[in-house]
Amino acid sequence: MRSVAAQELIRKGVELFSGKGFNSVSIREITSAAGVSPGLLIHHFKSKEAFIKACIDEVFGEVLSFKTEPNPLDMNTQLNKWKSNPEFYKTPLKFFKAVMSSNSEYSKQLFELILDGSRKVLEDGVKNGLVKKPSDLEMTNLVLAVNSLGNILLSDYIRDQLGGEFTDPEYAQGFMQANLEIYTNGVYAPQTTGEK
Amino acid sequence: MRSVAAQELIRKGVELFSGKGFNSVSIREITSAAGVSPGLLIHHFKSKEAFIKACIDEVFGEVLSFKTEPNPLDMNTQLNKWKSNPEFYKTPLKFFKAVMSSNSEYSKQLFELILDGSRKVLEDGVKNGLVKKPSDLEMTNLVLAVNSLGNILLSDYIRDQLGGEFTDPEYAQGFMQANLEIYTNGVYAPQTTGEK
DNA sequence: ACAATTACTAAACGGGCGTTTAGTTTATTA
DNA sequence: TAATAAACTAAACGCCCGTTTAGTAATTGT
Repeated sequence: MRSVAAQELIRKGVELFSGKGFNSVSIREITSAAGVSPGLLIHHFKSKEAFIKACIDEVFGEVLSFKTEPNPLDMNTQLNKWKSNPEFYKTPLKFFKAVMSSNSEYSKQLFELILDGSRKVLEDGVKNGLVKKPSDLEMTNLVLAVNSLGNILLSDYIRDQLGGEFTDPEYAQGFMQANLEIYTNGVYAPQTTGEK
Repeated sequence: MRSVAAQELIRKGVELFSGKGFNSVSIREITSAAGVSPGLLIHHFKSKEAFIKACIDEVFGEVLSFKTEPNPLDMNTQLNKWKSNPEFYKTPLKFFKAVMSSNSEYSKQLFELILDGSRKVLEDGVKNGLVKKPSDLEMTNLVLAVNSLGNILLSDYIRDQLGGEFTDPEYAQGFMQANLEIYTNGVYAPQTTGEK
């Protein structure tokens, strides 16, 4: 059973890590935000690294939906979810970004999880006839997963371009639309000439 | 005119920054790799931050081609370039990643540059008839640029999946092919039903 | 050639870091 | 309620960081 202070530490840790990444947030920063001493964090979690792991466990236990979230084929579903509760996705999304940028063992596991979730959606899509059967499903899955993860990792740049958070449907709609258009029609015009 | 030692410092700096990012490489690490004292780096470049800027200037002066490089529509051109000299692109590509992950003023400028380059290619493509006219060119450009940048930022994960560097055509071919297929045909099957 | 500038080093400074230690307060349990 | 354990703090430790200082070697200009 985790003490109240320990829970608060994790809460603050996730919040601060989400903003600046793991390396740029010190133990002292977290503990003073939580109103406790640095030693207490070590007392509860042994080390900073173990504390980070505890934060990751906490978040990905809470929002398990993340495993399928970033799939581009889910974009409309995603949009509706954001519409219903845009606040909810902000911090986890940034925390996710922090994890994927950290090059830890966790980020690799997380990437595998995303590939699995993405693959499932893709396979279902093919069965349902909503998705064209790709000539190489695994590679196509990889490309799609990487593309949608890219959206998250580059969300700061996207926000600058859109003029507002891309988790906010008001600003994201055009972006989503363009994405959908590409995934529906492609970008290359039908070839009238051969390879050369 | 830059001294030999100063040039070597930049060379080593770019190399080390490319591997671990700006924050994780210390001045002492760079100077001892170059066989000089820490003070010398400060003497030549005033501060670490200014040194980082000098490294960025150096790289993006050298490989100016980067401005258009990451566009997905250029993938075949890219593939051919890598074929002819795969080594050349490895360090700059990783350095580029380091810059884009650094959230500095430079990374924003760089993103704008990429958007500009990407837009040009896209517009030319539309004129040439190689690319479908998108309903919102600016948004489509943003999506395409983000997708291809995602490939770079996530290159470590992609490499794990491919079993080898994705700058190496032997391993990258399947990935490129899947990308091409998506951009040519889309992933969604032609709709036989309406919106609902 | 000699003066002035530049290249460079060794050592130390101050500060922040993660962590340890030693001790105190608070809660649990028997 | 006394004994034991858990929660918690204040202070300090050792380390690495970017940077400064003070001085020496090498280069340049006249």
